[in-house]
Amino acid sequence: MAKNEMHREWALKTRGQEESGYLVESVVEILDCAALCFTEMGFQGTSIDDVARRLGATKGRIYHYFRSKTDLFFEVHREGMRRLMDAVSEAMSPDGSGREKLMRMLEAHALTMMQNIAYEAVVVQGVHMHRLGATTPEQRASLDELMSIRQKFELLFVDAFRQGQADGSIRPDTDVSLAVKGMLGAVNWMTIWYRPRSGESLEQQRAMARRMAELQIGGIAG
Amino acid sequence: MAKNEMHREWALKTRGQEESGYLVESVVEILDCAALCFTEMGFQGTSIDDVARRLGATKGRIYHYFRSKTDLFFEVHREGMRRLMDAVSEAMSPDGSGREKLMRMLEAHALTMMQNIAYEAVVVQGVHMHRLGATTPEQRASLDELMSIRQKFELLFVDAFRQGQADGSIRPDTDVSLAVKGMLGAVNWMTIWYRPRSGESLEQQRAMARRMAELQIGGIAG
DNA sequence: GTTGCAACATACTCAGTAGTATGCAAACTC
DNA sequence: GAGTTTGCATACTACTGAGTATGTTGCAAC
Repeated sequence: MAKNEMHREWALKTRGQEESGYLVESVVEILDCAALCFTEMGFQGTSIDDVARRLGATKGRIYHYFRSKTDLFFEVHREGMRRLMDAVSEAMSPDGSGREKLMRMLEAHALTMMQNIAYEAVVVQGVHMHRLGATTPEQRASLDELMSIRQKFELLFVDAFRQGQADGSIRPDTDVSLAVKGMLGAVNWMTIWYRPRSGESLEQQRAMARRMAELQIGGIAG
Repeated sequence: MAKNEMHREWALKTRGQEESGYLVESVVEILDCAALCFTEMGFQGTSIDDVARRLGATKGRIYHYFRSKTDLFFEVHREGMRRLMDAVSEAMSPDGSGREKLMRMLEAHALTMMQNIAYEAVVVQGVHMHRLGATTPEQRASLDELMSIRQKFELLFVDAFRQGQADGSIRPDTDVSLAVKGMLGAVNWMTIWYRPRSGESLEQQRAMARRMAELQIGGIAG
């Protein structure tokens, strides 16, 4: 197996085809540490040696699985997007009005952010990097792929919004794109200020995610 | 005058005491270019030579006015915060209900972001950097100062929010901190997706800022 | 039991970059 | 108009950090 395909292989496995359990572990550890480093120090601020040190290993281990630092960043980003997509897709069951559906999606989004802060902070950073110089053609290709996924993600919310406008549960006079960007912004911003408090229960997290979603849907007027 | 005080001197001047018009110009140019570079490539991704190249000059010019790259970044950040503070403070006139006041503040915030994208994107980055390793003690001190200003800034919104709860214009049952963080997140996120379209009129900008504020205050329910 | 390969570690290269030391023309001072 | 300072440019240093080349060890297959 070509080393640059090793992680992609792993990604496919975790989607439910096979199990290996050893190679996988090592790659997941690298991704976890990388996510933490990128979150705390940014892409440019993180050196491969930083990630290796956090792993208790050396560069060799990382370059054995990933072709470049950019590649590593992209894989973290991809994994973060996958978790987001999975959570939001699951919340998209067609029960209730468009507004209720949108609310469930927002809540799922927020909760996923809270439970995967490191990965999702990298996702947010990646959006930042969009304009940035991803110099090599392959990097540009990877980035374009990720941005295309991100675009689809945003479209899910736009669609739910429109559905809500159609069924009358959402005000029809609103700029859909602006509204969605605002809502997603509020949730994405959580990567900045939210950090799980030790001993925080799942119920507390759910409650916060729900309140955040409610605020975006219902506003604050008394 | 010590070179490290030169820009601070300039900052004081612009607050309305004196005019110089020559030295000032050069420093402002540097800050403008630095803001653009930091916005496009991030703090770590920007080299002093990048900024100099954009200026059509060399490092010498930059290091003549700023002691370090970090210093330069902080001054851009400081200027961005100043513009934000000025705009929001002006919108804080005590007319109307707390909700109306909060709405005006949000609108002013959004409009300032749109009209100073480069500087405000740096401000947002700076918030990111908070956890990051600002290694030297003086850098840490500068960063702490900026974060303290940022804290005050957020408090302005919290106060208006509470005032609105007191006068009944805002729902009393809401977690103030969460609500404010959500609203500010929605507006801050504009640094990611908003770029002025050529030929965009001031009125169009105002309209967008107002709609963004309305969405955060009134929600989307139909 | 040895051949082969996976999974790393070690040791190195080399380009980029923050910061400094110095040069130098023009402006300002007296 | 001689000296001093300002406002930069040029030339250099010292170091970091991405990527590579080359071990080394253990397991697996035959």
